[in-house]
Amino acid sequence: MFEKILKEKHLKITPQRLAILKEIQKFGHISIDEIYENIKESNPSMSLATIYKNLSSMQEAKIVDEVKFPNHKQRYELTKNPHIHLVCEKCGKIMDMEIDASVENLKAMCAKTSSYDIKEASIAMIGICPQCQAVV
Amino acid sequence: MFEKILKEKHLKITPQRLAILKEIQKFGHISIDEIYENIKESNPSMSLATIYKNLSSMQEAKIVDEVKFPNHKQRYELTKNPHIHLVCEKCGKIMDMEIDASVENLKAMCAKTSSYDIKEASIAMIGICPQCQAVV
DNA sequence: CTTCATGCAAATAATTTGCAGTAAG
DNA sequence: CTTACTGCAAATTATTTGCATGAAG
Repeated sequence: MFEKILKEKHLKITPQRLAILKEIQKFGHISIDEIYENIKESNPSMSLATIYKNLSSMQEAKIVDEVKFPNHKQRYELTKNPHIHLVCEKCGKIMDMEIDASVENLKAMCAKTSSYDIKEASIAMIGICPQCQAVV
Repeated sequence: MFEKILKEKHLKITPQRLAILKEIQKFGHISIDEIYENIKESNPSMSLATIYKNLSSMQEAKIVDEVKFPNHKQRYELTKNPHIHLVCEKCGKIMDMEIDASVENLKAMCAKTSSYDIKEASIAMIGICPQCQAVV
């Protein structure tokens, strides 16, 4: 329920925000221009500036997150529990994968070796998805 | 020896390329405008367009790599063996850390669970470096 | 010599800002 | 009512391109 989330963060509930969040949810990982193009159909007056402003305020409020890694354009996703991104080099698809103990081990190992106080891990695995492997 | 690397990749050895590579090496992880600003001092005629063009050709040739993760602007580094980035949220410093078996385990686990054919892992640990922890 | 790289200016794309009008609480 | 949000246009910043000249192999 996006209304509830926005209210908790003291952001006003506007049709624009709801539309943006719905779009992000629908695609999982989506770029700014995809949001814009998709929303324009149902909501032709929606302005790009509004999308930019809302993405930054909602990012600040930890409702949405940036997704970026080498060689890919920036996308957005709804904030969720920490997870790994699986990225297909062929079709560009991005999947989420739940984190298990091996990530905690890795964080602990890094913290120990480096003396960094590690808050979070940003992990992407880049490869070929099962569907694209099938296509020869 | 950057000359050797460029030659291997059939890229001409120019003072501009050498300057860019030297700058990246010096800083480890550096943004485009930092490269530009730093080089301008010794080489005032160096143009931004040249930096852009060279970064893409050298990225294509796998001499340099993009470094990006959430909430940080894009940087470049020299291509090296796979490694983890340790990022300090306070001072912005980025350190490299060698990869050990736990990363291989993680990759194997992800591959198995997802059926992706995983080629590489992009991993960043975000936290506070020892120096910034010391500052209260 | 031949090919590729440079630097400049112009073109394009991406993001941010200011502000008047409007909608949400 | 008050505050925050929207949409527009303009401003700023980032990136790309075309082309004439110059340097590298």
